Amino acid sequence: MALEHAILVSLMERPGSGYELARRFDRSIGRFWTATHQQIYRVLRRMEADGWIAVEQVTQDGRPDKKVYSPAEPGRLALAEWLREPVEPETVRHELAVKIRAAAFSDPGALVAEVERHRESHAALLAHYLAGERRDFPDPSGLDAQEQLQHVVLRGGIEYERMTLAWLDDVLATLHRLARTPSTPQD
Amino acid sequence: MALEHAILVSLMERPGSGYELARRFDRSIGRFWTATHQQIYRVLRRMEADGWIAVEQVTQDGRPDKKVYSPAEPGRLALAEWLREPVEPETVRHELAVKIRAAAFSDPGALVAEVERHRESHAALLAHYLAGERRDFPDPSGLDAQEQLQHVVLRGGIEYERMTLAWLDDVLATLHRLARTPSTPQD
DNA sequence: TCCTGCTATGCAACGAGTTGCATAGGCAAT
DNA sequence: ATTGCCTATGCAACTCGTTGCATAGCAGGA
Repeated sequence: MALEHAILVSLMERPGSGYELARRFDRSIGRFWTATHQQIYRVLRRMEADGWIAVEQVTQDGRPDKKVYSPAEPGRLALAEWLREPVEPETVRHELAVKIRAAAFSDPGALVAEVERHRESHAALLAHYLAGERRDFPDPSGLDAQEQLQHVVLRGGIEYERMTLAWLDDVLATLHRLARTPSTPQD
Repeated sequence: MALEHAILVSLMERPGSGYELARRFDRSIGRFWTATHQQIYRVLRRMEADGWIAVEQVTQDGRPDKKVYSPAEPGRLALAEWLREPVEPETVRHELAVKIRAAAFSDPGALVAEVERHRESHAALLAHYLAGERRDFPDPSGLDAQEQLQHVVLRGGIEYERMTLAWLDDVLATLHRLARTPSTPQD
């Protein structure tokens, strides 16, 4: 399990409340680690009970009070220790790939619209990443360690989206080819 | 949930037992949809209860008997219906990316060995994919619909591994750069 | 001979993750 | 005035997924 660690990293980058963490997980971090607010609140309570993080009740006016969490020493140690452990194998769940293989037993043309929708959202995400890169890393020299590491993760996201776009074009070409020559209609 | 559907696709491509499915999920299908034998057995029982698949008890000698499952008509219908539904957003869990950002708060050099290990396993997987492509799709013309779709999914895997390898090299270069100039030691 | 490993299926318990709902004040628009 | 959205936290119930263990016959090697 590594949701604890993902939360810790986020809190190391900047302390925040459960609600704020949930929004971060919807945005930047959520691109490579998803979590709902329910999970986050539950794990925060456990982490606090374990002494990994410290809470500060912050009263606000005009909006509900919040609990701002920040990493405590045991949490930093746990993070450093986790870093030294081997990365667990990724559990991949690529639904679109399953559907593409499934299309062989149905109408391949029925997938075209879905793949195009997918393509658009990946194109939008790529544009979002590139805008973020221009905004946050305009000058790649003169970055500190934290920024350089954030940048290399962002570059991974960018390359992933580029590769995915090219592949989705390949998928669309294949589907169109099959739609033109419906060689083996279903029994 | 789509494990049912992933299993259905696999059974459409070829009927098989729970054990055989588990091995397929460890190999080809498991590259984009993981599942343990426990999950598979449980889901198979549910699918049979729902009438999606049919069972045939096969007695063997020299080895335990097995139950061979094959798709039934309601299963085919469910698959066709599922194909028409929009793909759910992927839940990404990219532990290595979290660790790379975490390295900012510890020793970036400690990650080098881990990233190299990762790199090797991706290189091995790429080689495996390429060998599979040469073996199964030596002549890309003259493939039927099912083979063309399997091929385009395989090409996706190949491109993913190539992109990942290039990115991991980028990560390694970044880590080495940081190790040479440990600019901001931790407070 | 014993130990390991493969085929084949399954139970039980646990932990992770999702979904629906509840509360509650403030703000903006209709 | 009411409706709906945002901030902020949380409970309860459920499903999904993992881990450890059990059974049981056969094959192969130390």
